Amino acid sequence: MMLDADRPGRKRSGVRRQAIIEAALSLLAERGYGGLNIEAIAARARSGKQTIYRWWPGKADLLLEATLDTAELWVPTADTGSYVSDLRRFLQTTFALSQDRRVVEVLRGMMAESLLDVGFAERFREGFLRHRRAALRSVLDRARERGDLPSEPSPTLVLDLVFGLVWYRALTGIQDEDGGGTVEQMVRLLTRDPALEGSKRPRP
Amino acid sequence: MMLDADRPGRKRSGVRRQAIIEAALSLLAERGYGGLNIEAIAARARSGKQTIYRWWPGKADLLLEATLDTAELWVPTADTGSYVSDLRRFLQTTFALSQDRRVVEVLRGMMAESLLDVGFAERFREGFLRHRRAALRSVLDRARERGDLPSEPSPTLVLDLVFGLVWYRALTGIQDEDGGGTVEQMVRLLTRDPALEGSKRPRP
Amino acid sequence: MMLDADRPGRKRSGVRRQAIIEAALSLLAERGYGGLNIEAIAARARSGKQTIYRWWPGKADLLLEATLDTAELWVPTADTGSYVSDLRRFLQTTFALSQDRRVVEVLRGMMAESLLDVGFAERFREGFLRHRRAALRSVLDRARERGDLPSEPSPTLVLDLVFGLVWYRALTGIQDEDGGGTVEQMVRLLTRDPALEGSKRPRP
Amino acid sequence: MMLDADRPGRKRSGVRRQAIIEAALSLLAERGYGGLNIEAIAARARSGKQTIYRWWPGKADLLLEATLDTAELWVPTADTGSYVSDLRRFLQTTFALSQDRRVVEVLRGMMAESLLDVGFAERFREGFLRHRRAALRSVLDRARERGDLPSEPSPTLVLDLVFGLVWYRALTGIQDEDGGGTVEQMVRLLTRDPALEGSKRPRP
DNA sequence: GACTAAACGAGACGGTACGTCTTGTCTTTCG
DNA sequence: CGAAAGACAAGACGTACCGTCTCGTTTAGTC
Repeated sequence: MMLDADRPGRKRSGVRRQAIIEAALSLLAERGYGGLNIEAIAARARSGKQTIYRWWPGKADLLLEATLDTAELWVPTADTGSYVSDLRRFLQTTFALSQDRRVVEVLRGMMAESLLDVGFAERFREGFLRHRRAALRSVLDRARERGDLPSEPSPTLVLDLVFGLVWYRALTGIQDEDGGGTVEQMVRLLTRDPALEGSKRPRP
Repeated sequence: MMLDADRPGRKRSGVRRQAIIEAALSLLAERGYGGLNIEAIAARARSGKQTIYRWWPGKADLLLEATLDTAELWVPTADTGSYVSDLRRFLQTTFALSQDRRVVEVLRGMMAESLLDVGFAERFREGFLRHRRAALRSVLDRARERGDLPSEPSPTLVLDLVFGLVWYRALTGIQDEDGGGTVEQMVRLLTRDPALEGSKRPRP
Repeated sequence: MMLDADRPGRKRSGVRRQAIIEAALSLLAERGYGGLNIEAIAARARSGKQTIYRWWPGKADLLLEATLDTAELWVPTADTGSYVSDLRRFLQTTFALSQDRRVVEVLRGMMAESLLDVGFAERFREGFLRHRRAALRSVLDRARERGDLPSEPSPTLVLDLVFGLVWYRALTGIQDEDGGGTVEQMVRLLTRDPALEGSKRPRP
Repeated sequence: MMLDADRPGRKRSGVRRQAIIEAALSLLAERGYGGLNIEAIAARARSGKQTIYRWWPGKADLLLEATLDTAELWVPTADTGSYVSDLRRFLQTTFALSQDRRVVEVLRGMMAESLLDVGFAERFREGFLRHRRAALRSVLDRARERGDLPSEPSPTLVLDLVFGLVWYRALTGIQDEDGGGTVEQMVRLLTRDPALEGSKRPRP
C-alpha cells in the first residue's frame, strides 16, 4: 500500500479496484462466502483474474479491504461525557451494525477464512480485530481516567465479552431473545461497581 | 443412525469407523481444517472414499461425530449446592477444555464449515451448540428454582456471554490476559444481584 | 500401456478414451494444431480434464496414440516380387496418404509439438518416426537380399530422401508440380544402379 | 518495412532493434523455441514489450528478420563452371550450415510457428523458403542453359528432395550416418542422366 | 454349503476452482 | 514524442479435491 510513489508505468486503476470490490460484495450477498470464488468475481467485474491476484492474496483480503474502506463509520468513540453513555453509544452502534445482513456476511466470510488460513488469520487480527478492540479500549481508558471504570471485569475481559457476544451471535445465527434489551443489560452489567455491592441477595 | 436393524448383508465395521475418525483427527492436528480433505483421510485410514461418504456428508460431520463420541465428559452440570459453585464448576471445565489445542482445532473446524455450508450450520447448531447451551441453561434453571439467579442479565444473555467469550478466544486466538482469573471474574460478574446494588461509585 | 493387469479399482473406460481421441481429431480438423487445447477437447468429449491428463502428457501424445490406433493401415511392405514394385507400392501409399488433409494435420501437429517440447520429440521419434523408417528399411533390406539394391544412395540416405520429401511438402504446404509423376520419378531415381552408368552425358 | 521515410517523430532506433534481435537469439539458444517468450525477450533487451510489438507481429517474425539480416551469406550460387560443381558447392554450404546448432534452432523455431499460425506460415514461405528455393533453382536454370541438367528428376522435385533432406534432418534430429558422404552421394544422384543409363544391374 | 446383499478398498470419472503464465493492448512517466 | 515500465483483459495451463460411479473382494445372514 502507498507504494505508488512515482514509478514509471501505468498506474493502478481505482475504477477497477472499486469494480472488483463491488463484484465481490454483491456475489457474497448472493451466494455466501462458501459460494464466493475469484473466477466469478473477475467475471462479474469484467476483470482478469490476474488483476485480482496482483493486488490481493485471496478473496478474504478483498473483503478485508472493502471493510476498511468504510471502517471509519463504524467507530463511535467520541467523548459523550461518561462511561455509561460512551459505552451505550458504542454498543448501540455495534449491535445495530450486527443486524445488517451484508455486514454480517462480510464478517462471517473473514472469520471463515481466518479459520482456514493462518496467514489470513494474522492479517485479519492485525488489520481488523485489533482496530475494533482499540476503539472500545479507548472508551475504557477514558473511563479509567475519569475514575468511572469499575474495578471488575478487567478491560481485557470487557473487550472479550463484548466482541465475543457480537461474534457469537453473528457466527451462529443465534438471535437475541431479549427484545432489543441486550444493550441496556450490557451497559448495566459492565458499569456497576462490584466494590460497592453488598452481600448476596438475602433470603427473606 | 441406528438403521442397521436386521438387514441382510455385511454389517458396518466399527473398526473402520474408528480408523476414519482417528485419521481425520490426526490430520486435523497436523494440517488444520483448511488442509484437511477426504482423500487424505481415506488414504491415512486405508479406506476407500466411498466408505466415508457412505456414512458422513463431509469432513465436518466426521468431526461432529468424533466430538459427540466424547461429549459426555465435557458437561459438568451436577448440583454442587449453589449457583456460584455450579457456575464456577461449569466455567472451570469449559475454560480448561478451551486450552486443549486438539479440542480447539475441532471446534474451529466445525465453525469454519458452518460458515461455508448452511446445511452443516444447521446440523452443528442442533447437534452441538444446542447441547452446550442446554447444559449451562440447566445450571441457570436450577439457580432460578433456588432463587439464586440474579434478575439480570437474562438467561439467554448469560449463555451468549459465556459461550461468546469462549468461542471468541478460540476462534481469534486472542488470549486471556487475566492470568487465569477469568473464571472468577465471570463468576462474580454473573452472580451479583444488581437489584441490591447501591449507587455508582462516589468520587472521594 | 498394458498396465491394466488386474489391479483393483474401476477399469479404464475404452469408451471415454475413444471419445477423447475423436474430440481431439475433430477439433484439430476445425482449428488446426495451434487452436487445439485440452480444455476444448475435454469439453467436446464431455470428459474432465483430469481424465485426459491421467492418460496422456499433452495434446500431442493424444494425436500420437490416435495415429498408432490406425497405423497398421499405413504400412504396405509386403513382398511384391521386386525392389521396383515394392518401392513403388510403398511410395504410392505414402504419397496418397499425404494427400489426406486430416492425416497431414495430425502429422503437422505432432511435428509442431516435437519442435516445442524435447520430451515429446523423443516419444515422437521412437513411437512414430522409427516405425515409418523401419517399414521402408524392410523394403530396402529385402532388395539387398535379392541383390536388387543399387550401391547408391545408401539406405539411410534413401530413407531421409523419401521421408524428407513427404514431410517437406506436408509441412510447408508446397505442392507437387509434377502432376502426380513424383512417385515414378522417385522410383526411377532410387532404383537405377550408378555402377552401371556410363560417363556423363557428352556434349554432341 | 522500410516505411520509415521521413515521417515526423523520433526515428526507429537501430540500436534497440539489434538489442531485441540479439536477446531473442540468445534466449532461443538457451531455452529453445518452446521456452521463448516476448516478455523474456523484452526483459533481456531492456526494452518494453510494446517496442517489440510495434515492429514485429510475434517472436517468429523476429527470428525471420534476424535470419534475413545474415541471409546473404548463406547463398552460394555463383557460376563455378558446371552443374556438378555448382550443385556440390550449394550442397556443401547448405549442409555445413545445417550443422550449426544456432542456425538449426532458428529454422526449427520458424517452422514450429508456421505450423501453429497460418499467417506466419505465409510470411515464412514467402520471406524465407521462396528465397532458398530460388537460389537452388538458379543453379538448375544455369545447368539447363548449359545442357547439363538431366531430364530427371524434374527441377521441382530436385528442390523438394534437397530441402526435404535438410529440413527432415534438422527437424527430427535424425543424423547423417553416411559419415559426411551425403553431399557427394547427392551430387552423383542428381547429376546422372538416366537417359544414358543401361539396363538394370545384371546378375553375374 | 451355496446364495444374496451390503460393506469395503481401489481408483476412474465429470466437474469446478485454483493460482500461474503468456499474449497483445493500454496508460503513465521519463529522457 | 518515443521508449521503459507495468497495469490490464483474456484465456489456457496443469493441479487438487470434490462427490459419484464402477470394479472385484470380503463378510454376514438366509435358504
